[in-house]
Amino acid sequence: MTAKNGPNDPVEATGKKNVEKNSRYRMTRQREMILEEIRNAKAHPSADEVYEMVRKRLPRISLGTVYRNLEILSELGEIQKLELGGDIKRFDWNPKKHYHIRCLNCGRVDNAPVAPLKQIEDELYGATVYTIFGHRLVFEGLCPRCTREAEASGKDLSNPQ
Amino acid sequence: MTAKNGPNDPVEATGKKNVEKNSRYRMTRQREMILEEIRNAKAHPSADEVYEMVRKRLPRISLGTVYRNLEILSELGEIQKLELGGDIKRFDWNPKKHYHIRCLNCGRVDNAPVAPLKQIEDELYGATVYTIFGHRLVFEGLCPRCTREAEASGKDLSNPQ
DNA sequence: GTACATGCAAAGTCTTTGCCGCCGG
DNA sequence: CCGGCGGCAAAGACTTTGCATGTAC
Repeated sequence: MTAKNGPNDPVEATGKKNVEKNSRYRMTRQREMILEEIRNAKAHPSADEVYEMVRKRLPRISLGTVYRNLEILSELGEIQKLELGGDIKRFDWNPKKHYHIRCLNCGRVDNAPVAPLKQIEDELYGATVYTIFGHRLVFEGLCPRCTREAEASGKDLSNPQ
Repeated sequence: MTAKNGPNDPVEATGKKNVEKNSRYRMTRQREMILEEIRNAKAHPSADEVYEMVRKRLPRISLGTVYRNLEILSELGEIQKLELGGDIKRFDWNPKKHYHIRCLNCGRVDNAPVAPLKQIEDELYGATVYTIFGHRLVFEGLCPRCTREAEASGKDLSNPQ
């Protein structure tokens, strides 16, 4: 067992629709449905949630196909793969960089309406030996539902320090 | 399969050594060695890396014990559990909040010498339905070693968009 | 002495992959 | 036509857990 962490997929965000036109990829029914369902989703679904959504329209689709297509669609820049901590990856119909907020209790993810930190990476110039590509800002807290539950149960899930 | 994301452990950073004194936990030899190895580590080791380090001194320790103790030690506020994306958790001898930088190629993690964003969470007041506990800022790039390799191989791992 | 802890192995969760027949362009 | 695709199931990577025994206090 060695530390393993494949590179995140460098995403080429062309902004164009139908990137597939210029690629070696085909637009299959499965791929199309997956993309459609993600774009219709209000939330940031996990692979399994996408699977469940698409399954209602294509009952015979397999989870493997969903994973493969989510990977491909994020390579194509049609969607964005999110690795925000927690155990699962989530997917965002919006391939543009933006910040997120994650519920520490249920894992729900929403967008964080915070302006991009444009200068923040400058602070690292000369202060790090890394080549910087970007940054990710994730807020952590409780979603409204879990906030209500926490209040009801009297449990304190707050995070001192 | 349901979206599952246990809460991050609210870390009580007392700064005191020997928090164990006041807790129900015992200081076993395994626990002690694990803590010691993490504190001596220059990097931010994964559970498996901690296992390998400790194994040199306690050859019969099991990986399960390492996982259990890393969990407990971070509950105690002696160390910090990091979930920075990628597939694995890493551990930081420093339980205080600070920012990190992660190599997209090999998964290595180092501290990011960037001043804490004190006001950033204020931007979310009234703009989100979440109860905010904190935030995490992770820079992404290539560590020096992987930078060198990328340059040597001519591969472009940069991240457009 | 009594909980809590360990070692070991099995199980769990999420994700990836090999194989082979199928189908989009 | 043919090379990418999908379905299926098995394998993989990382982490957690059940159980019987051991040990810190």
